Amino acid sequence: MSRKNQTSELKSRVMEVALVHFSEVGIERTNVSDILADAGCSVGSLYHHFGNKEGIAEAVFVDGVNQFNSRLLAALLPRRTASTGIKASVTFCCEWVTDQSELASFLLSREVRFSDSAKLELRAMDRAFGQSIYDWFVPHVKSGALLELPKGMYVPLICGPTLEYSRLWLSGRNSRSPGDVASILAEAAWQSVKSDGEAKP
Amino acid sequence: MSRKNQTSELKSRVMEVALVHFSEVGIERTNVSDILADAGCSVGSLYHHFGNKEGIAEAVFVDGVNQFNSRLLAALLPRRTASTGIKASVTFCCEWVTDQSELASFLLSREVRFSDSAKLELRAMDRAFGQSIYDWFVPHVKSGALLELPKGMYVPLICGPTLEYSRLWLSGRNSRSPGDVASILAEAAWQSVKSDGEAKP
DNA sequence: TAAATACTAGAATAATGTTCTAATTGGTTA
DNA sequence: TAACCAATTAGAACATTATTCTAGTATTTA
Repeated sequence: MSRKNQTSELKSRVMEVALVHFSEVGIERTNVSDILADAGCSVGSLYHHFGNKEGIAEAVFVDGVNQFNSRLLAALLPRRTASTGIKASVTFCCEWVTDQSELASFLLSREVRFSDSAKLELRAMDRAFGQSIYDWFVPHVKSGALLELPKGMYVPLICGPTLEYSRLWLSGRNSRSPGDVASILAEAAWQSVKSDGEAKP
Repeated sequence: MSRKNQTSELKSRVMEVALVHFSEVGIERTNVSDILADAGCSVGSLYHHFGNKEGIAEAVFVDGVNQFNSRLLAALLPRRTASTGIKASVTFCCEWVTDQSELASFLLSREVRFSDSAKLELRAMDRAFGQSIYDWFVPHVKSGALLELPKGMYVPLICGPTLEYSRLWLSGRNSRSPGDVASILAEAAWQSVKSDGEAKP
């Protein structure tokens, strides 16, 4: 096998193993030595590739966010109406969390403290993602289907309840999975951003 | 000064100092020795009172949740209509986060890994809090003012967007504080749980 | 083939959370 | 008041564990 392949295989093996430990007991309580043993990796290699323990967590996080973002866009962008787009996004989100509960748990835990470089990378990803979302939204706001709101509010309004419900479910405090209640969450999200509701008092 | 007072003063000094460090760099990266120095506390005392570093974090967390819960109930319970109750809760939440951003940041970070005993304590608090909320809700659901939903869904629907927005603001990604957008969040929360909206398709 | 580069290895080190024993203090009881 | 006891304080010693460092090995490139 070529070195490139060998290396990237080692890296993903480490990340995979690390995710299991991180989501189980958190970053602080997982020992580097456990990751090394489970991934069959030497100290030197690990620090060569990831810098330090946080570096592993950052890599796993960035990877997870990238996967989530691209799949969400794939669910949203093809939709032609405001209502179907919003509901498809929320539904996708519920299914993703239910499906990939380990990764979701890690991403939602917000345990990672990012280095400056990781912050920059995430910020850039976030900006690009936000722009795609925004571009999809604009026509629906212009047409009057969606409320006109400050730019930073659509995501919290639409995803907030789902993410909060997911956190509760992941921590074992709700028995019904997000997938099970997706339709309720989707409908509620739609109600909160659709236009032509009752006028404010 | 009596020993009791001296002790409780030391404990709250430690917790205060610890919160500053925790919210700044996270639990893992704050050194016990820094807390000791800033609080003027010896190793022995600290471990006598808190058991270990996580114990400090747990104490700060439980304290914060208690404060938040009781104040939220004080904002909600006196309201007589569904609409004013929901909106008052959301508004309170926004103001609390804006006001106590350090504590809010710590509570929302979900960085703490609780010991079994802390889990029990939190679970009990949560149960009592949830029950009070639930008791307030029941009549409004019965009267048809609020949607009838699974028990665990009201909190995510009502608070989710606010908490999510707060996280974004606390991490510096939105310039307008939750307090500034409270009315939007309050209105959206109301729209998502009020009854007699459009029928589901 | 030679040189450079990327990677691996693991012993040694350093940082830091926690334990332990001894001393002290404040409150309680005889 | 004096003696005693429990709660608390102190900080040196310890243990754990992340990280560094030096040396060596493989792979690519010129």
